[in-house]
Amino acid sequence: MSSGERVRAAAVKLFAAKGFHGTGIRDLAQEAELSSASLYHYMGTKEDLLVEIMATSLRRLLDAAAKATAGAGDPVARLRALVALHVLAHAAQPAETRVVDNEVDALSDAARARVVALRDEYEGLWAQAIEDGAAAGVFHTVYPAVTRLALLEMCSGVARWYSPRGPLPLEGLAVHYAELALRALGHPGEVTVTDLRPCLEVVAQVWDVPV
Amino acid sequence: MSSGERVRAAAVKLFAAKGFHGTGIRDLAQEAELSSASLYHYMGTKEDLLVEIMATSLRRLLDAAAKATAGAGDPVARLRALVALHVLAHAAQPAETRVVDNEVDALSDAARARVVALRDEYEGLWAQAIEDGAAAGVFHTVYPAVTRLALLEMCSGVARWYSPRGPLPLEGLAVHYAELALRALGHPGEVTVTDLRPCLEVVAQVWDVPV
DNA sequence: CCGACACTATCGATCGATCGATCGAACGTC
DNA sequence: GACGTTCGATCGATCGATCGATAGTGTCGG
Repeated sequence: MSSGERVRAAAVKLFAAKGFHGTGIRDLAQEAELSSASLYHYMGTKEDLLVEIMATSLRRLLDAAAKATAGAGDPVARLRALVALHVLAHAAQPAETRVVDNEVDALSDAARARVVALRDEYEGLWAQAIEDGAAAGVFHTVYPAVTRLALLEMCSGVARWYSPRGPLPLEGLAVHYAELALRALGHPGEVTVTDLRPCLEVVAQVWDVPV
Repeated sequence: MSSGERVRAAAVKLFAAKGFHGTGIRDLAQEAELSSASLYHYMGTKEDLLVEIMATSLRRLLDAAAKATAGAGDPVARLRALVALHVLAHAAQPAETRVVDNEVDALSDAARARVVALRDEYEGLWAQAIEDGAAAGVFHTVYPAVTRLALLEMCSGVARWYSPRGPLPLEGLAVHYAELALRALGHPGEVTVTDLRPCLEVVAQVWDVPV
């Protein structure tokens, strides 16, 4: 791993564990095995480093979501894929996703606008799937926007508690959350047999992790 | 409002908005309209102030939950009350609940142990209701513990987005979330007519807010 | 093949600013 | 004059960031 990669990895780890403001330049330097001065050969300001982490992470999630739902016209299959992908990403990369989800307030106005725009674009995929499902009569929810936010928070929460050392493997987690989401959306089908393997492959490829 | 109350209110507001580490003693002093020296007549260290906020907030939620579920043997009614109470507390007191939910990492080991113990006691109420419902055959979930965490995260997320200026009033929000939760738990009843008004009253009384 | 120069990577030392916290003094009220 | 409040001044520590210096690495003209 190059020094530049070590700096990024150190930032993801420490920002997730102690927060942006709780992490000092010297903490970063120690974790990356560099002097605090050398850090600045691989980053701009500390905030630039945070923005880079958030933006690339969100961009990656967005691309993965587009890939996982490509060619799926069925809103149910699309939402299942979105839920599975979101949950897998948060369970497999908890540090990175926690930084993205928790440190938005630490950004300056300009940087926050960039990051929020990416997040809104991503949430738009969820909104479209829910809207299409409601129009097709496969979802039944009085407040689709509220339900979308509720489901997103539910899925993001995975990063706060999931441990790969627990009894539930990643695939079981994704299947369970997909079922929770479809139930909450009032989807009548008792068991949906849509294969989530394409989703797992996208995760394995995009995040370079075994699933 | 006394100076002591102003200090606490300032801390809740700023800790929620900028995080514990992102809030300086001088920020606190300015918000509370005191000098930074005077602050220390009403608090111990900055961390003591955070611990006091978290512990009393959790204690209040715990007491309210006990009161709202008192005398309800039916697990469905109990879970509905727990969901409604949790959502209402997070929607009505977003700053305080955000501090409780997001700043646990900022605590020292000893203080964190105290806070986590309170949180575990509270989550135990949820676990018991879900377990009882599963045993009674009114809930159907393969992984009750995972479902419990998913629902808790879903409900806590309300503090991150709900605005009282939106179209959805507090009561509608609580009813909607209760339905989402019961659906996710595989509760067969289409419409549950349990009255949530006792819950609203507990919220109004415990947090001294109109609902 | 060599010396000169450019470029990248790294560091110790240190900058001014801000951090959390404390001091002694002054204030008002009873 | 005792007590509860408040404050300006200031403490040592740490903050994010920069400086000039020092190696190492490659490139190119002769």
